[in-house]
Amino acid sequence: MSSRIFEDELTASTVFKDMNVLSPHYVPKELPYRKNEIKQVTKVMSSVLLDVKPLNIFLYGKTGTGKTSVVKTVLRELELVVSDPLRNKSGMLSYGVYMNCRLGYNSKYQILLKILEDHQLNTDKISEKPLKGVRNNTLGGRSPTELYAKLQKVVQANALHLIIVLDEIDMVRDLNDLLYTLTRVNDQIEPVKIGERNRRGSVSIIGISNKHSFKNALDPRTKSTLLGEEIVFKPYNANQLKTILANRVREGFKKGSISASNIGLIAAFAAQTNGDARYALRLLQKAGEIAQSNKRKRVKKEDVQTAKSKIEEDIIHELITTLPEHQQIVLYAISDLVLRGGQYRRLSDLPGDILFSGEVYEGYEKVCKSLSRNPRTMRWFGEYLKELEMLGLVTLSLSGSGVRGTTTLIRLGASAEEIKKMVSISLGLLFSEKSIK
DNA sequence: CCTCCACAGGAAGCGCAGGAGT
DNA sequence: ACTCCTGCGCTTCCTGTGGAGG
Repeated sequence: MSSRIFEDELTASTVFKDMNVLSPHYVPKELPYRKNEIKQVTKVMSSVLLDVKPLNIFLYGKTGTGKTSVVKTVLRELELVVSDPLRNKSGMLSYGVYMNCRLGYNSKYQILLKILEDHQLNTDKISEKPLKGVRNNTLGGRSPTELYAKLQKVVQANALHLIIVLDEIDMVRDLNDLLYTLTRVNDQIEPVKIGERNRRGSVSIIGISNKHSFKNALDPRTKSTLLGEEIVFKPYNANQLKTILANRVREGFKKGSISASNIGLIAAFAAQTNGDARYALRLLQKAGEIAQSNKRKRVKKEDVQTAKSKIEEDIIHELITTLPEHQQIVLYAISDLVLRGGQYRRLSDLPGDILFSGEVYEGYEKVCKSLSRNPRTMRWFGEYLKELEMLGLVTLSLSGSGVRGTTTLIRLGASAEEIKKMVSISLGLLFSEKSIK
């Protein structure tokens, strides 16, 4: 092997120009079809320039509808304005901290720490000096009360307008506590004299969630102190997705490597799955990769189709391997029973792939036994089934007439062979087929 | 019609782990 | 380092539901 493997790799790209553009974290300069949302957020945030605390904002919408990108765009713009002495004549100071609560920032403590640490790294963009009260000592091993006091001090001493973006806010465990704490900072901040004027800092929250229901979990006391703007993001339709994709193709693909009709096909596929732009981009990238691995310069229609099934497989695979063990066992039992057509079919006119919860539970118990695990009770088994349904791995329906009592009928959401194979690998099944009777 | 069956699913409680307060 | 607190995963117990079968 020569030492040119890296060079070879770089020149090997037949379709891509810039892969970064296709990453889900990339925020393009222009966000098509989100002008209104950007405007709404900007309007609220602009009060920073008048030295007034912005209202809290909550953004809802399914995944891949542009919530995070909109917030990042506005914050980026705000930062530009604030750091430019010509546009920010009175020298207001604001700073946005972004964090995704699912990635480790899921408790009050972690979030406070992140806010302060983020700050420590940053300096006052106007005077190029560190912010007051930041660099006194390190933050490790502090109690939450200390962190809180420090946060309050930093915000107050610099008359700072702090904007905290909590993405996937529903993942925070002690959310009530956190929100209460953060909003309370505002009541305790005293004005400070900067220049010839009295100024007062503030803390605002931008919450992002894909569950509209998460608000119900808040206790009414925090809810009332929180009230602010609420913006709902609608899914993109196929046409809008097409434009979004076309923009990315222009930046990320080599010229002429994918046709408009294939972009349209990807958009149509993505529109079927909730209008998720992230999914659309993933499809686009995968289709490009397939074309590239076949050493072709153009993406073909079949590439898009194989990309789609590959991604669906990937999604199911990831879903299954991250499932708790007992849910995997339940899935195994279901797929196994489907393949052998049920244990004791009590109804002849039902399709063979429909199972009763009773027989599945028995199958589940057997698999547990052969894996030497303690089976969960039936009560909990029912909850497992519901979770599997949420993930789209099974579909459930209640039995109607023809069946004794009220039972759940279970059907697999994908091919039984495939699911059984994936679960077996994931569980590391060592027992032989015969050992389960 | 009554009873039994085959479950669903609510309520309460239990043990554990990890985080917070001291 | 220590206890206390809280959330979570789970079990136990129980009531409800609606067709099957005598």
